[in-house]
Amino acid sequence: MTPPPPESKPASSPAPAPPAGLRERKKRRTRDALLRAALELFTSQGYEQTTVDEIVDAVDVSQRTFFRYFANKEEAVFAVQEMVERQFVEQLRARPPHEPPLQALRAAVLDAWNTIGDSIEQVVPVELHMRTFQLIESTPALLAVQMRRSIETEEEVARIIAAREGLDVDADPRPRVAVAAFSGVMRMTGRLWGAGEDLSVESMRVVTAAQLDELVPALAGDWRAG
Amino acid sequence: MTPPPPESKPASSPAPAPPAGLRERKKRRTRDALLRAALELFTSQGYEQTTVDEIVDAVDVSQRTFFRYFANKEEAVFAVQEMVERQFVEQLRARPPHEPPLQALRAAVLDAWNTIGDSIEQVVPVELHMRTFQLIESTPALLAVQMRRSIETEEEVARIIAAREGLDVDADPRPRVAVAAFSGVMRMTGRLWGAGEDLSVESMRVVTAAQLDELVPALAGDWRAG
DNA sequence: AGGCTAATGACAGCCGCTGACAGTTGACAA
DNA sequence: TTGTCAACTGTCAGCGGCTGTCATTAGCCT
Repeated sequence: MTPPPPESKPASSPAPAPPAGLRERKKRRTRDALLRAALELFTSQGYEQTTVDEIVDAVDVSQRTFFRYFANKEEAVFAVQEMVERQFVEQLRARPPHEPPLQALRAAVLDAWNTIGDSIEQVVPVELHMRTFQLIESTPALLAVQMRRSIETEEEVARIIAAREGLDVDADPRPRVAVAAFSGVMRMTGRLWGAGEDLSVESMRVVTAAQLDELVPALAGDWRAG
Repeated sequence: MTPPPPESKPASSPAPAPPAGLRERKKRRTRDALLRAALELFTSQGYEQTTVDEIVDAVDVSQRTFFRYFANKEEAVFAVQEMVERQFVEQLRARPPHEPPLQALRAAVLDAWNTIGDSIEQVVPVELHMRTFQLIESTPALLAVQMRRSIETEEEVARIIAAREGLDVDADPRPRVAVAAFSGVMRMTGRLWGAGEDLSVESMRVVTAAQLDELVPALAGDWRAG
């Protein structure tokens, strides 16, 4: 639907390789500095309370430069998030094709959470990313964007699932429905985790697994029968 | 989590009763006029392409007045949407308590779509509301807000379901999980409907019913076994 | 009629964001 | 090395969403 312009992102690997030229390296440094400064300010004093001017002052570039790296204030918040999502999609594509849909989805998320740590650290401290995640959950404007992003991923995931099963997404409703239900639980899980105490990655994995285990039972006709 | 301030909304009935004094009636008229003008402009020339100044010029009030009735530009878009959501929640509360959770949810949505027509018409033409729905689905910024609103409703609905079953939402994960899965499918359904041709209310009901019927089958372990 | 108060208008100003233009600095070839 | 080109950046001006403030208007009540 809305693919990013080809030159704006590497679009290949979750952790972009270190670029060759001096110019490219300089760009990366500026971008990373802006990113870190932004996330640090956002998480410490709030998203809306932080002006773009504060961010650029911390990095000592012009406001215009900020908007050349990030289309808007929000985009800075979700730069890392996007890496994680791509990681998930890749993991899903790598699942053995004989797995049932739900099992593949579940395994892909949990695997993704296992391996992203390293990729993230190359850009910002993982702990900062976790605080950012919490910031998103507690800031309505950011939560809204998060939701929209997640439904954009949904369509892509639905197509992957359909392909695995040899189905047409437009002919058979099950791929989209399954992914929609799965995504609903994922979003709810993020909310629960963000509201909780333990902000570790392991905690995230535990909560995720626990909620997913309840998906099928929760849809059973009569809960009291079980 | 974030209840609106008591005086900002009637918060009682989906279709607020006609107020007594001349002052109140005048306020209602101004608000409705702003609402209609806004939706009309939004749906005809796009949300971002419409400035608040254009809206207030059409109604001949000051810009400041617009922002006294609506906290921001978005809120005008979702004023009617909110009526519909409240209607759904009320329908759900009215379901017989012996119904299984999913069945109650399904019946509540379909009933809501049956009865809202009249309530809406008191404020704006139903056809305009339907176009607005489509506008939301095709405008990223609005879709984002829509998503956030829907997860705010989710928690309330989960508590209703839990109460029906005599459960504690924090102790038993199934209410939240079931509602999350259900909501995921609902959102996806709205997206499908908005992308389709038939913008009628009946079409909405048909699509909704069809997608919900697929929820349980879609989560079955092996689709090929069926 | 006249005082009280809610609703409105007018104005100034902040902040996010964009277009245009000019200056600077790496890249690359002669 | 040097000159040219293209990319990156800073500066400035300006729009649109949104808010605070204060004076003005207009329904309400005695």
